[in-house]
Amino acid sequence: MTEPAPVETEDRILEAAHRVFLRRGVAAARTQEIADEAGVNKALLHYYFRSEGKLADAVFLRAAGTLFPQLLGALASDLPLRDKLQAVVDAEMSTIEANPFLPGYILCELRADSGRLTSLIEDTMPPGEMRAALFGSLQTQIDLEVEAGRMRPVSARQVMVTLMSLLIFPHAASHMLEIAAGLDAEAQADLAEWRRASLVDFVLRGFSA
Amino acid sequence: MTEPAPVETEDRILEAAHRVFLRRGVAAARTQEIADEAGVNKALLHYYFRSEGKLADAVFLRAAGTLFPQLLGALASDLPLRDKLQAVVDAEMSTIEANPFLPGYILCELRADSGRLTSLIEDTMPPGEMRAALFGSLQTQIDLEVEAGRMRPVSARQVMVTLMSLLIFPHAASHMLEIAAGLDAEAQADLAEWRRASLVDFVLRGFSA
DNA sequence: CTCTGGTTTGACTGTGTGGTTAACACGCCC
DNA sequence: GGGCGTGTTAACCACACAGTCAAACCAGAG
Repeated sequence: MTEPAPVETEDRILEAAHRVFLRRGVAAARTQEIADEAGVNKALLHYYFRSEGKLADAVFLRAAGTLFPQLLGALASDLPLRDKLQAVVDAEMSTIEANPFLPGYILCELRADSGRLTSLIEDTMPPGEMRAALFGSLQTQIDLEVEAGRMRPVSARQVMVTLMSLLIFPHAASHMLEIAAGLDAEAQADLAEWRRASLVDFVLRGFSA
Repeated sequence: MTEPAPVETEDRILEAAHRVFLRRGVAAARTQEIADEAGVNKALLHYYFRSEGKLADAVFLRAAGTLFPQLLGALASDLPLRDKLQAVVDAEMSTIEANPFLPGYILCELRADSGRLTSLIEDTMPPGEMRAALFGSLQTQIDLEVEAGRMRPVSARQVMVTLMSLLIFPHAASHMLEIAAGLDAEAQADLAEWRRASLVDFVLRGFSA
């Protein structure tokens, strides 16, 4: 009835799995590598999590559970339009900074998925109605700007997709951009800094009337 | 010394592999599935391509070989700034339309890659100097606008990254967007249409002085 | 000191899968 | 018709890998 390091061990495995899955992708990850990275025997993975799949699910949930809620939280804040969008940018960028591989991981896992992860993720997210309400409130703010003649008519979803594209893609595709556009790490950091400071302005200007 | 259907078969395999790799990802693809999809025996894959890895390389090269050159071609066109960017948009969108999975595939494969694909891709691309020249010429055009007070100072790379983000991400992350923002296929098609018609304007407005 | 129950491990197993091989099919040329 | 080279196949092999199991470990309780 002792617990020398049970929770600790479980967490070590989770974090090791997190790192391995994020850098290799689930399909290419090997349980042995995860065990090595956690400094434990391979059998322990099955002791704590029943199978590799369940472990992958746990990791994915933990990852998605930090990404989406933070984003929706920013969206739920009771702020004027510009500040709200800036909150979204800040939330996303701090998440990325803490976990650079995460967006690319979620993107890639979700890409080839055929519904399994989809239902998983639904559980950790606020219900659909709430998400709809968030978009609705954003839409109201936008519509006010439109009526005031400061913005052209545009859907809240489009604004969010635009924002997400510009926030996530440059990270997820950093390797690709390095090849195609010759962007080295320094140049990418510069762009990231620009995004933090000026992205909201850029987008609002783009949608301005 | 006969060739009943040699080239034809090789192409069938390539195309089958293309489809399977694109929808599953290389790591999760099984040779048997490729063989089935091509309607041939599994051993034939090894007859025409030495190994699964080589086959994956061939597929990747074919895929990347249609994506990047078309893009750089548009960039190389001798057009005024706005039209050149529109040419980039058109090139990218027609590629995507013909092969919706392609950007996501390249993105995800390149993400976990540790240099192997990088060197592969270098071979099918115009040499670095030429790419630099393309960006240089774009930069010149931008600088002219800046001097004329119509644009704020911005690097050609940043403009291209912005454009690529908004072109590729919504497709690559379509599944994710469907979950997070409730974007169904129709809404995504609407956004795609908007991109074709208005993306260049949007970006130029965003970077306007 | 021993019993007990959760924890950890080395050694094992079954199987899915990439790759090989030996035989076969078939057209072509002498 | 009989070699001959290319294309194609079924059967097979080796192995990497997820998953299992019984034994060992270790701490606290009695």
